[in-house]
Amino acid sequence: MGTPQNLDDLENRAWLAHLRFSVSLFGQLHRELLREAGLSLPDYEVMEALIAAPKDRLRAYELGVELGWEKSRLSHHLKRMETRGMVERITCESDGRGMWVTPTEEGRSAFDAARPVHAAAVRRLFTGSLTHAQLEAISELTEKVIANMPDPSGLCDS
Amino acid sequence: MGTPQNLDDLENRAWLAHLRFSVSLFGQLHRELLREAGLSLPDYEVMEALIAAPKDRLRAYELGVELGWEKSRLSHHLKRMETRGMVERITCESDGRGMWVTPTEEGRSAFDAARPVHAAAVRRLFTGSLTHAQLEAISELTEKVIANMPDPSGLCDS
DNA sequence: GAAGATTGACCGTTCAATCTTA
DNA sequence: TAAGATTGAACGGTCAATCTTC
Repeated sequence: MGTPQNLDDLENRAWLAHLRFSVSLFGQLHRELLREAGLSLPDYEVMEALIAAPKDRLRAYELGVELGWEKSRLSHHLKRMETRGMVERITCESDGRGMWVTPTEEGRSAFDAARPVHAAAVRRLFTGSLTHAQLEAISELTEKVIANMPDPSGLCDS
Repeated sequence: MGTPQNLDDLENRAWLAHLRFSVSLFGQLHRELLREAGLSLPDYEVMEALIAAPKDRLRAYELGVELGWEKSRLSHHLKRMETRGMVERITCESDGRGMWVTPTEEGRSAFDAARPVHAAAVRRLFTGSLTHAQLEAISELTEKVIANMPDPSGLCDS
């Protein structure tokens, strides 16, 4: 496993592959979504979480936990999305501190347009290159790594 | 492989695992490097490429190709790093348009401090969770995906 | 015209401080 | 005091336009 100071060749190979892959994947996906549907990648993640929720709405802090985002990041982002007419923030009656977040009709339309673009891009840039068995293998390994990560600090669920 | 419109469960699982993993990994690594050595993750990548180069220097466009960065991103970042005394930009004699980039003594010290932090974090957050065989497997699969990616546009090598 | 590089405007993200309500 | 959320400053990154030199 190399010295404490340096990664060995195999560790470095895995790290570099992950780095290069992620930069390309997220970058291209972001650009395509923006060009084809007017949603950025962060916008898409927000809309996806909202649409998947029981009544198409979530408390802001629930959304933060769901996405693994910091409070301030979420707040800034929701403000921008509200300005662009993609989501609404509604004061919560049962908890005076809270906010409900829900998509507008315009936001829903943008998400409907973005969904096939997203699926096609993920498939073209990632999953389409691997067989069923290989997809299962890479999912298992990645999930194993995630399970061993220490809990991050500074996030909504900490 | 699901419909053209939607990712199937297995594709979605692989995509989500990659997304969650990357966000955690890059986020934590960035914070640790900054806290322990005063270098951001992008700073670290720049220094690593420079130190690995023949005479500890690269032409700006070579650095861009190496990192897969856009020209403007590179230019902005080098300006910030120069302001903080981490690198120097030196006019190129043989090509009046060109710039050499090289680390300062202070930059080299910061990188020396950052290197063990980087190695420890990558190992703790990623490679340390996998066996030798698993690391090889995930590297191979990731490299396969990268090889199948269409060439990105807007980068330094395009 | 193309290559190497820079700039300014704008969006995205983090950090620390703050505000309000529970 | 803690939880939910917001704010402003500063840094990071993208896009389109620009400038100089080849």
